[in-house]
Amino acid sequence: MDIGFREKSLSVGEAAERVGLTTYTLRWYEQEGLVAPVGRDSAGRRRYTEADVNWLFLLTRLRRTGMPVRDMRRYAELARQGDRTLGARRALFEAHRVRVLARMADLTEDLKVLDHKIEAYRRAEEELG
Amino acid sequence: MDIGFREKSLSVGEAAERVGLTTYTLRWYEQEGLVAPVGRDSAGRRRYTEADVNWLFLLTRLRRTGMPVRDMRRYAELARQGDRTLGARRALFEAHRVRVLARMADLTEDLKVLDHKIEAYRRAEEELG
DNA sequence: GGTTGACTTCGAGTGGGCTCCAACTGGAAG
DNA sequence: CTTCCAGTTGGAGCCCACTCGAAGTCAACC
Repeated sequence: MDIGFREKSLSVGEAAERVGLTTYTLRWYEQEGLVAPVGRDSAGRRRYTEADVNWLFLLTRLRRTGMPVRDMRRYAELARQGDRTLGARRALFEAHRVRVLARMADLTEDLKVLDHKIEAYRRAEEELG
Repeated sequence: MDIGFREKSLSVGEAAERVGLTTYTLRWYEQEGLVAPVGRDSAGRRRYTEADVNWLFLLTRLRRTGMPVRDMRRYAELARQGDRTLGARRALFEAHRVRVLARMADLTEDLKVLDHKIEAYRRAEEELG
């Protein structure tokens, strides 16, 4: 798993910085199977390749859309099984896409409530001088 | 605090049903100060008025937009202090509104990533027969 | 060659938001 | 009158997603 000095790769700290997670979280994600075991240098320190960083980036987007870690793990497991799981992975994303759209619809509705409230407060403030 | 039998009011179970929370959560919200102490009947059981239910409904919208319980409590405290906090409450909502808009923008971006992924999987599946 | 600082592992701790249990009470139906 | 059910309380427990502490290793710099 030693990936050699000529590959341009990042330490855990650099990778964390790059994807906007902490080093704690990066190690935890690996431990939880959200990330395949990362390559190490001769001293046993993690070296993140560009592919690793891209994968992490994708995870942050999934996470931000509210996908539970459990599902991200499932997705990672599928990805590790290669091309034969392409359909399953697409299905997983399509299902998630529907949930994200539903959440956006909810937010749109909730925003209306918020706006009505703000307007009501504005009117009330006006009335009380 | 006994609100009398002629008011049309709901038990904790009915109120929970109505607003889509559990009875546990309703009592917990009250305990946490998200809801002012609810009226009781002669047997000490909570009776939720329409105003209580409306308030709870608003809380569920705030919650669904990701407002932390801490902020909802702050809002509830302001509301209990009457008209002189109207401005503060409006400010709180306006600040929250900005966060909701930001979240929606994030979701829109993340949805693009998701769609690109789905498209990439579709193409890959096609290529592999 | 000593200090610094980023890394390593393992396991424990935290914060948020509920969720549930045990023991009890009181009103209503049969 | 008994059984049932929905309530009551206080406190414990749970799940999630990190977050951190302790103890140790190693490479780089002065």
